Amino acid sequence: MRSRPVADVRARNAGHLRGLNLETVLSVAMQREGSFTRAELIEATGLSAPTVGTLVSHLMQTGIVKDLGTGPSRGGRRPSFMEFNARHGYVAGIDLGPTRTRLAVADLRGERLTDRIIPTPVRLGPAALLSRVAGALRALMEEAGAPIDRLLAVGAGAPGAVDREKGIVTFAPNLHDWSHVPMRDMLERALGAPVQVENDVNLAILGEHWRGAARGHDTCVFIFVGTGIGAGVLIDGELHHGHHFMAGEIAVMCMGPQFIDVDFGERGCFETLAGLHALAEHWPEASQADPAGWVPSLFEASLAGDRRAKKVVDEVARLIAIAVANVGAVVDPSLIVLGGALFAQAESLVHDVRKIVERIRRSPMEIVSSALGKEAPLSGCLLVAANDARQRLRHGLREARVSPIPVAAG
Amino acid sequence: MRSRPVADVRARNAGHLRGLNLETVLSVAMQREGSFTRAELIEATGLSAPTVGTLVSHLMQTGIVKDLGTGPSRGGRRPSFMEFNARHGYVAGIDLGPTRTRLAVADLRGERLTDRIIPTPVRLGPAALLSRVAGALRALMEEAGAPIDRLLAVGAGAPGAVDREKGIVTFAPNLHDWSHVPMRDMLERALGAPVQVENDVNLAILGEHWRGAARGHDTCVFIFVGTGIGAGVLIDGELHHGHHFMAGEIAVMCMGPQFIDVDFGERGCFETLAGLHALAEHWPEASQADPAGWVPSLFEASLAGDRRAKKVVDEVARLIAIAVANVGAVVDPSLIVLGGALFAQAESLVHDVRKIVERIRRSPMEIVSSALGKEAPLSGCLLVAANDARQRLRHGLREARVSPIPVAAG
DNA sequence: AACGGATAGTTAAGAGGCTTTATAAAGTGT
DNA sequence: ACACTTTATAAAGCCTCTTAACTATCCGTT
Repeated sequence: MRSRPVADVRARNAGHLRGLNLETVLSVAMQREGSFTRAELIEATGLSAPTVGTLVSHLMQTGIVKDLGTGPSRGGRRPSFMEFNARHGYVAGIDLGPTRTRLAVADLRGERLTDRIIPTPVRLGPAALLSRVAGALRALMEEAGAPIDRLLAVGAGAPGAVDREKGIVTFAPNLHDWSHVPMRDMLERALGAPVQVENDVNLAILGEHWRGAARGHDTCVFIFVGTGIGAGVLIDGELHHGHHFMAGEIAVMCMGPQFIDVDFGERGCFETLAGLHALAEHWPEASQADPAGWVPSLFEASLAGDRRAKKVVDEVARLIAIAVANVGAVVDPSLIVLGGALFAQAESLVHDVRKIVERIRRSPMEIVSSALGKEAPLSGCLLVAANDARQRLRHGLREARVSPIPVAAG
Repeated sequence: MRSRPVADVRARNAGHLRGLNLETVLSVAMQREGSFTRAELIEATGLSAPTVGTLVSHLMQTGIVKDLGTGPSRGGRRPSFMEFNARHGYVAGIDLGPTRTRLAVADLRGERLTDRIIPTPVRLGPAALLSRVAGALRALMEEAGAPIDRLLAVGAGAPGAVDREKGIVTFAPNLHDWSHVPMRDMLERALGAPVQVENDVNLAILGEHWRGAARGHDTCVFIFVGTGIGAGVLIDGELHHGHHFMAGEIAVMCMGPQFIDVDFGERGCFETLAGLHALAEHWPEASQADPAGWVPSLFEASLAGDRRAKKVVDEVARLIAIAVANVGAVVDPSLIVLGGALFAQAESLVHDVRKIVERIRRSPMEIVSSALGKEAPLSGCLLVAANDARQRLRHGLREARVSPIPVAAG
């Protein structure tokens, strides 16, 4: 089900060498925050001065690197500054949620130019829905002054099982009639740009790792608890998908031997025990609709000493703590991030979970609350898109080196 | 705690190019089972005929590739056959067990020349113990006709927590007085060859993946149940260690909310509930010593209808099934291999576990019994050693393109 | 104000490695 | 015998990299 990427990026001859060194220089250029000089590239890449010179002039011809003119001297000849042209192209993120869909447009570094939240057009079928969303994104790009033909990559998230190789949303219980929807192809046709589809919790951990609570934690896990429950697993800085793209499907975790006999699929798994629906059942004041309405009251009642509320809260904290501890035991991350509607509405819960996990096992991993909240998957979308765009740019440089001086078309 | 390997294997100049192409040719040569010709290398590498010619002559000078003379014609000039010289060096495996230690000597392909089982000298301290084991390995190599100065790499396994970066056995509960033992350094001094230390369950899944039940399953998990309980996790063909080298520490998994309050560390975790000690407590006929004595009788009694035995067996099967299902949910492997003393003594158990897992969750992963049994970690040792040796050879070619024949240090 | 020294970048010359083309060796098949 | 195939080596040419020399500025000191 998974093809091994035997992508041999090794150079074989002088031509490949050139392509790789172009990539190397471009990589360094993209990593730099601001402007830089040839001398700095020489230092960073280890290449010789003349080589860097020709590589840079090549990159400037394509427009990926912008000349900024000379700067102030540092004791000798004035350096010629340049910078990575982050506006050489644009990327977009689409976080498709059950009720709201978040859109954003960013430059090649992933810096947002603009974003927007629109109601998910739930009454439409998948094709029409995605077409509508794509239309909204086109409008947003126009407003941001980002020409659509400069859209180089899109990252899209869906709340369900995703086969990211085929770009298909296999199943999304919270989206009406979504089963085997070829989301990537549909969006690519509507937008004319390559799209990567990914599960929303996976995107959340990518987002938190990039710009949120998990910065610097290359092996970490996001555990999402809301109506649904799921986890995103990052290993050595890369998402772990699993053989059937079902890694992190902790909704179906079994929470104890006592749950095996009693009609398991319905009542015994993690999601049916600790998801918002389960809580609502045990808390009469829960109007099924918006958890922001009743979840805080449940936790306040518990803190105030309400027996019934306390029991519900204690039980859910325990269940989550068991999941956290057990995922931690298997994966051994340096950090676990907790997020989702439940944690968003109940600040004390993270603390409770942390305390119980410590009782279960003197655990070396940190446990923190999501820093980006509902924005996390969208950030992940932009990261995925920016990485994809940059990879395509680099790869393009390598391929298009057939003629000695590939002049920028035009 | 983990250094990212930013190993830039990219060529920068012509010299590096040569090194990489040498590696490429050698890689293909090592993968071939038997003999091959220059023409086949041209086909496999994509390099031109003259280049392959010079690379091959270089490899023959070092002795890594052996000339076999010309073969029969296939309609044209007779090809000149050659083969990878698997005896250019040797590797060894050391599986240090609580009572027995397995040793093996193999060629660079990992094919065993000889092996031996010796009693682990448990009365000695770590240093003396390892010295004794190293002595036994030296003797074994001599018998096999493998000169010790040709030992290029060693893979060693220990039953406990291992910091493989530092080569230290952090803690091994089943080895007397083993805590923070610098096993790698000790063995390297005693053997004069580079040693890789790894946890034994991790080695087991490597072994099963290489030559056992997990062949072809690049993402899979070994779950070991004996006196201790542990798991080895393979992701995309590579071991997953976790941030603190504690991935797969499923001994401490919490098996249900009811176990949190009752003195957890002692009685509520997976190992204390389902390890052999736990079983022995519930089965009076268990003489604490050898599980081969009483475990089969327990399972026979259960099958025969003994209520008490059945209850014990059912409970342990359930607990293991929960662990299997939950590890499966987090990692999403294509296969889970079950092994260890418990499964070795009770063939029906794998079947029982499989049935319960299917009841918990219609799971897409296979569940099978270990094919290599107690030999699995030793196979893993040889794989680790062979890979290390081959990598060193390739790397050596790249670096030491100065002296033609790099003789192993004496 | 002039000069030495430092920094940044370019041009020129040289070396290494790969590829294409040509050549040689050794068969097979008609 | 002759044409053609397969395999391997030799010669010539091309590309890219590097070192060395050179240009372009600027700073600080005398």
